[in-house]
Amino acid sequence: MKVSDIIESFLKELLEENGGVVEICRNDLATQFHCVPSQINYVIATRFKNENGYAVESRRGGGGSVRIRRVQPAGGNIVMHLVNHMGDRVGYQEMVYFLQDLLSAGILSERECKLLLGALSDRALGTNVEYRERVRAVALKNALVHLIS
Amino acid sequence: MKVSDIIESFLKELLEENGGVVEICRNDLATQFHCVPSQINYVIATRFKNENGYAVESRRGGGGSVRIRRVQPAGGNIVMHLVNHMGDRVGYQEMVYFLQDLLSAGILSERECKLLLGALSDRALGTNVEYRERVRAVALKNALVHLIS
DNA sequence: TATACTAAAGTCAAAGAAAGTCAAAAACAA
DNA sequence: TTGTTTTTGACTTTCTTTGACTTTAGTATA
Repeated sequence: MKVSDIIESFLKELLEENGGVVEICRNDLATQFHCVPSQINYVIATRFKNENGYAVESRRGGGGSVRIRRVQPAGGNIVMHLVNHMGDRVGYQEMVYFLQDLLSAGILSERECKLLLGALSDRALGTNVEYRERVRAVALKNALVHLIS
Repeated sequence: MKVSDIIESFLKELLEENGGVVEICRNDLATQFHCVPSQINYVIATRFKNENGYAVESRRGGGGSVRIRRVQPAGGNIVMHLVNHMGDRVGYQEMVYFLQDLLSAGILSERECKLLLGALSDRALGTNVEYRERVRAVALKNALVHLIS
């Protein structure tokens, strides 16, 4: 069994035990599994994606850490379905439709939709269309998974 | 937890208890938290900025002190004050402090903060620092303005 | 009064402590 | 062989801690 797999199942067990949240120190974990720190990033990048229902946050600098959250079963289904069908580029109109769906499903409030519409508008994300739509896709997924995690 | 975070929450608790004003002796506070006096300046500089809704005054010399006030912006519009004073580049941590303050001012809900934190995290906005911080600034302003209009 | 002394607070840059990035090398699978 | 996944490590970025030096204000003294 590969080290990455071992780290993955270790983290998932921890998540299980801790009700879906776990906070780690990247360097300590690397030491524990006799690997380089960046392997932890690899594991997170490949096994704890938004699409799989995980939200990851981190802080650098002294006392920094990485936190992984798993989506809550409640409300998770509809959102995860959307997240998984979103594709990796999302235009503004497409986002509007997604948010309307979430609004009418009672998952987002009107204010919450407004916030996202403002934050991820064309104007906010810059003039490069490709970049903009890719960022919008990643940002939207991340926002939604964060919400239900 | 970092010393800076501890000092931050200590001060914010004091502010809460004292109706929005607190006066401290920098050196005493440093002694109390076993740190160097200039760390107090660091905490104030990073967490009690004017944009965040705080005013800081101080007196040097014998009997000197530092006073921190939670300040109600002219016109009472905290959101517009923030929008107008936010720089055109915003780092992730800076955003965290903004959102914390909007949360405790009752302007944003916890869910709304989570959405924005997810949408505008480093992970979501890509690896180009300049792009990321500019987008974050515009997006935040946009989101907040959308909210109140 | 002018001058020195003392007791604050302020500034700034270096050192330290994390996490992140990226691409090459190695291992593995088809 | 050829393409994909994993492992590694050099380098970068972010945030915090520390300390030497500066500035300011009050107090005591010549």
